[in-house]
Amino acid sequence: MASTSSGDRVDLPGFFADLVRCETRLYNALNDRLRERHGIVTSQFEFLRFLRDHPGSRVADLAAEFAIGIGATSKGIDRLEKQAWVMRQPNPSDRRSSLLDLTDDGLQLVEAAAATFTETLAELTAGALAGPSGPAAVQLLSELRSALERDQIGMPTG
Amino acid sequence: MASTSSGDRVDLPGFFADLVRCETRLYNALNDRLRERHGIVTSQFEFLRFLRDHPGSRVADLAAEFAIGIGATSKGIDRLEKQAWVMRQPNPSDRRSSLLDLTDDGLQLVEAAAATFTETLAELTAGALAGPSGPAAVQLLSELRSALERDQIGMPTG
DNA sequence: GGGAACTATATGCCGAGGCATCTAGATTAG
DNA sequence: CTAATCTAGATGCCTCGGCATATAGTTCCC
Repeated sequence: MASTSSGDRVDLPGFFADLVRCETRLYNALNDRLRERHGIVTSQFEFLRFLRDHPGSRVADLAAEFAIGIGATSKGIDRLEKQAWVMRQPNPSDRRSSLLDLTDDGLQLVEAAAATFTETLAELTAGALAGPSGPAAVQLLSELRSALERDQIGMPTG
Repeated sequence: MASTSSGDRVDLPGFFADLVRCETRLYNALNDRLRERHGIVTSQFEFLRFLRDHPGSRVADLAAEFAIGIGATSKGIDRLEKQAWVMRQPNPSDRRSSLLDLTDDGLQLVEAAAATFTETLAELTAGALAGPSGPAAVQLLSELRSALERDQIGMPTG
């Protein structure tokens, strides 16, 4: 079913379809595993991991990273805060915003979930990325991402 | 910001992050363009295109293709039918299901939208996929997709 | 051929994100 | 300094998808 690129002209719609289908299935499978083992879903894991790696971020920083709306991000943080995995701290240099940090529980959770995440991903993509063209493909996706971010492509309004 | 794979060991979490970020931003950007020019969003375009290429499909066929729930698919078709772009026809060999087909309006719409879609995608991914490793990366994503589909990874319940 | 078990999908409820709006706080012009 | 403007993010409304359930039709088995 997946598109097969023949020759050296790239079939863009086929590429996009493959991209979206891979993303959907991996996301679904990771959701199942993370929910079952840690009671969170992948989007929450990504929030938590970002805050582990970027402590003191603001809501807007998360929204920019994930290219989702500010409102959605604010609500997502509400939910993590309600579970006591994240804390909003007053921002001394701008009282409109808060600085976000993991609690100790949040840190423990993200470390455990990260193990599940990486392990599951390895299972699921084992064959496909192991081949010789794996690293090149990974590199290319990284460049595409950088280009989209540089040009501010696909940022939502809210 | 995007992960950079160094050496030949692949950074799987980084790869996944890049994959999801590319998908999100491309999807958002395509949504904007398709909505503005044709009054549909990308998910609707994908439904319509699938039905153009696979006339007489059933709801379950769409759900399997897109790895989304049957319920969501049924509701998505409801909306397309309400716009008179798709018709449910009785399935002579199984009266529980319907066969889905584009109307003439639906066919016209999908052809016009396909032009916008491909053109926009070309703009957005121009640089990144044009390089020498482009085709290999496209090929690899296609293989990953095939593997996920073969193993039925990430199929939702409903 | 008449249940029992299975299947396709339609539907209802719920959680989550987009977008518009609101408010408090920050910045700028004069 | 103070009014006008701008910005961060919290909130409400709406749509959409997941999941559970309901219903109608099909298949199996005797």
